[in-house]
Amino acid sequence: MTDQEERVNTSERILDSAKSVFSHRGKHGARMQEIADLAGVNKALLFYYFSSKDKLYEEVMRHIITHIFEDINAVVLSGASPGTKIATVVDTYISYMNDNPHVPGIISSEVASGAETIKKVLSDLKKSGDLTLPQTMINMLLEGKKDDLLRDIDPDQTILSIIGLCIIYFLGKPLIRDILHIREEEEDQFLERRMRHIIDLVENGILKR
Amino acid sequence: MTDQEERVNTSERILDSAKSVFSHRGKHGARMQEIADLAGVNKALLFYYFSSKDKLYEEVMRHIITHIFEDINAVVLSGASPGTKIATVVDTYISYMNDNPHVPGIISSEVASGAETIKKVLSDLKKSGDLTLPQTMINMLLEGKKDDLLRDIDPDQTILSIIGLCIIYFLGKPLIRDILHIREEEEDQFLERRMRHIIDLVENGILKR
DNA sequence: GTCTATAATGTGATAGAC
DNA sequence: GTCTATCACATTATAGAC
Repeated sequence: MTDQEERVNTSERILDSAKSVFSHRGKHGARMQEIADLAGVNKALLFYYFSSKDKLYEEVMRHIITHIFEDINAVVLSGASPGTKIATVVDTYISYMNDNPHVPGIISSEVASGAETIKKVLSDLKKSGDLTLPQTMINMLLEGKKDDLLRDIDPDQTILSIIGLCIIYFLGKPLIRDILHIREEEEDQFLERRMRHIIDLVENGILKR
Repeated sequence: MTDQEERVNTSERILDSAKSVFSHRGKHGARMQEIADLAGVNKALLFYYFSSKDKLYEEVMRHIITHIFEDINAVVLSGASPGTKIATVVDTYISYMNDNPHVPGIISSEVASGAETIKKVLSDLKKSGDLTLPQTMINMLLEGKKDDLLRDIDPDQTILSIIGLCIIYFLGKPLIRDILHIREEEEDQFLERRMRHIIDLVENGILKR
């Protein structure tokens, strides 16, 4: 109870638990009781800190998006070449998803049901002035084209493709494991192959040779 | 009430409505009342025909999967060349999703939450002997490699890539429209561009030149 | 800040008339 | 087969003690 190392911020423990539960059960399937249990606190505390289930969900979303944007933007705004940047974006994106296994699920179930919360979060971020990831990525790709390093492809399509190629593995993970008979211990190896394949595909399809 | 053209099979009307509601709200967010309203029938009838919400959901899943498998398998098992087949698979897949806008949502929210129902449906299909889409696709790609028409790429990766490249548009539709400012009337045009981009990417990254 | 107890509501499911 | 009425329960949310 008094041990600061264990106790940390109660609201943060709740937030972490919420990420996990929302991702496994979806927004509607998630139960406040389960989140409370996982955080080791009383259910009433969730309402004390976050007012409502909707607000808690929104806060979880805000955390996730802000974090991803920061990670990817650091790469996009670096001084590397377009080819290197693209490969590093793929690597960063996949590593992030792998380290935060709850993220793909929560994002996709959110997006599948209209993405209203994400839209709200994005609009809030825009108002606050930071972090316009889509635009920085588009700019990067446009510059690469101008410098004749990339094939003449619509940046929008390239971004969509990179996200699609990366996210499908995490999205489909349970099914993929089932269908392709991937064992627990082979998973890292499969992911490594997936990453190389994506980079290869992008280099053959997007970059000039 | 007696008009056969309007009335059709009640259970089918329920199933159609269920597809739509499950896709918009997810399995847990969906309400039996909303499904009944959309189908224009009394809520109790859903239980009369389908016993429970879980069973109804499973039946919806079974319909969707069987349908997709049939469509894609027809292409894969045709006599065309691997290159043509791949392009046609992309075309078929995208057209199907476009004609059945509820499908991407329901599939992805299902998969995001563990895909248990899909696994069950697949296992049932397997038992009944038909339709093993993943295997027929893998076979097609292995043959293409043997005949030296495709680059030396793991078929599993190719399949994942095709699905990822196609599904990301539908999955992210609400967000994409928002971020890229695509108007209602420009949507078909954007989808057309998306399809050409995917086929181009696949031809440059998978086929031998 | 954290807890117990309980209110308020929504929702899956069933019984039974027609 | 289809409807009305209702049960039984789960769940979000709040009141109030400590």
